[in-house]
Amino acid sequence: MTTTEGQELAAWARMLADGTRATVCLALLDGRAWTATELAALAGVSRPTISEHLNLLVEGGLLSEVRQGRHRYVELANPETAHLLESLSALAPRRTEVATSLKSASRRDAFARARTCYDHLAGRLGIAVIDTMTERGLLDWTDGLALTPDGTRWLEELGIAVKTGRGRPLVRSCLDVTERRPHLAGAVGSALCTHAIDQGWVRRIPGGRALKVTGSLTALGLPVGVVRELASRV
Amino acid sequence: MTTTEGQELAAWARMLADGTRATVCLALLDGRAWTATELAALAGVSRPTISEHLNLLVEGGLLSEVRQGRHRYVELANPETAHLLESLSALAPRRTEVATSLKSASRRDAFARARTCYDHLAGRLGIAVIDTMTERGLLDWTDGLALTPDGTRWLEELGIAVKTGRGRPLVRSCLDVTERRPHLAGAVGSALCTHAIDQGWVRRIPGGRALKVTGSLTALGLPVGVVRELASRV
DNA sequence: GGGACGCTTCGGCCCGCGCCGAACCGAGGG
DNA sequence: CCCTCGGTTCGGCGCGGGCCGAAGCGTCCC
Repeated sequence: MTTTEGQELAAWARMLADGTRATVCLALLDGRAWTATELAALAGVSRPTISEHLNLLVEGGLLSEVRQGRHRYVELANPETAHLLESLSALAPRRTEVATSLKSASRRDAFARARTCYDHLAGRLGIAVIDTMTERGLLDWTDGLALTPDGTRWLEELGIAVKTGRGRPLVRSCLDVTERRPHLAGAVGSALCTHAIDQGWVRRIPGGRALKVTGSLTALGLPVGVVRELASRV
Repeated sequence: MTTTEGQELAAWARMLADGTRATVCLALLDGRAWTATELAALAGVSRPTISEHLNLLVEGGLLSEVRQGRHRYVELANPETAHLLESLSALAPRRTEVATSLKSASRRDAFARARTCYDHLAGRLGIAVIDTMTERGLLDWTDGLALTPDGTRWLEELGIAVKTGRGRPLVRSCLDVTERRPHLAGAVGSALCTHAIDQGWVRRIPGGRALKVTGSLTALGLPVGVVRELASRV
């Protein structure tokens, strides 16, 4: 019966069908774990309310949680979910943004320039990374996306340890929402992003997923001109 | 403000957050246009009810409609929506199907064997098509998926006219839900499917998206053994 | 023109659920 | 041990929305 399948899909969609829960999920797209109170403040609801929403999302398998002392940390359950959310937020009717303030314009600019997409790099920065790696023969597109032996060596030289999870692909292409071109995801994409943040090559801009690019990002081997453009002030 | 973005996502999800509407959308994944009354019967609700649901879905941009005389035909608005729905239905919590009847088991088998995915071929049949075309040099994966000159010639020889729409890619890979591997979508995938049905190489099995494969499918150039397996009775 | 038919509009019912404040619980910290 | 603080449970409120039957409207066909 096709109707039960419909009920399942509806049950899943219902998790996102509330403004508060959708806001929470989008915030979690930054790939970090948030506490309940942080999310309550972000979404503008009381703590009891957010608590029940989180129960629902965890129960439904969208989020996973870690309890530490008196804190409850939640994050997206898995990369597949993150990927789907990213696609959804791209397709959801992006109303024509008129009457935009200067502040929101510069925020959007920073977002398009460099940001995280769940746990990897995106925006023009993400595109620059995947293009440079392809040109240098570190990635191979012949039969789907693959990391070449040169690519493995390159990661070792940079001292980047790649955590390969159960069944997670080493490299994966992920459609960039602003660039409409694929950027690098998967275990390598995640490791690169973590490394870049740890080394201070990029810094998170508080309040969103946007990143600030610093000049030392050239350590990744990106063309100097590109890094300069990405790091320039608005 | 990230909250408005959340509201938009929620508004979108709300369209699918009802069992009746979700059932309708999944039925429409067969790529055909349905009338309001057909959908009312399928979903098990009254005609007034389905009418309002369709208004909502059309208004929301998920469905498009064509009025013909006293009939109202609706179909999925575009291939992107179909693709997203396919991904969603794959990720939505597929409860472990225990205690399954013989009838539902054979239905699932037919579904996995050969079916439509929106407007193209899927299941083991879809995989056989994309594999065969790749082996014969009709498709090229070097830089994303592309149709080779040989591929164009092959389509002409078969007498298959490909309708290239505004901005629709000629070929596109689409992840197969049962096979977990990409099959062929895009304008060519659509044309192939239409042609195969028109020629009677495959037939729709009423009540779902599953297809019945006939021996004459060898006209597509698939290995005889594969066609025999796909066409064999259960 | 008249009847059949596909669809829509209207009114009304009722359930689900998102929200909050108040109270409660348990982990830390001095 | 008591206070603070993050989180949860409970009771209750109000609204949104999914459903139907009855009635209405336009199209098609005889």
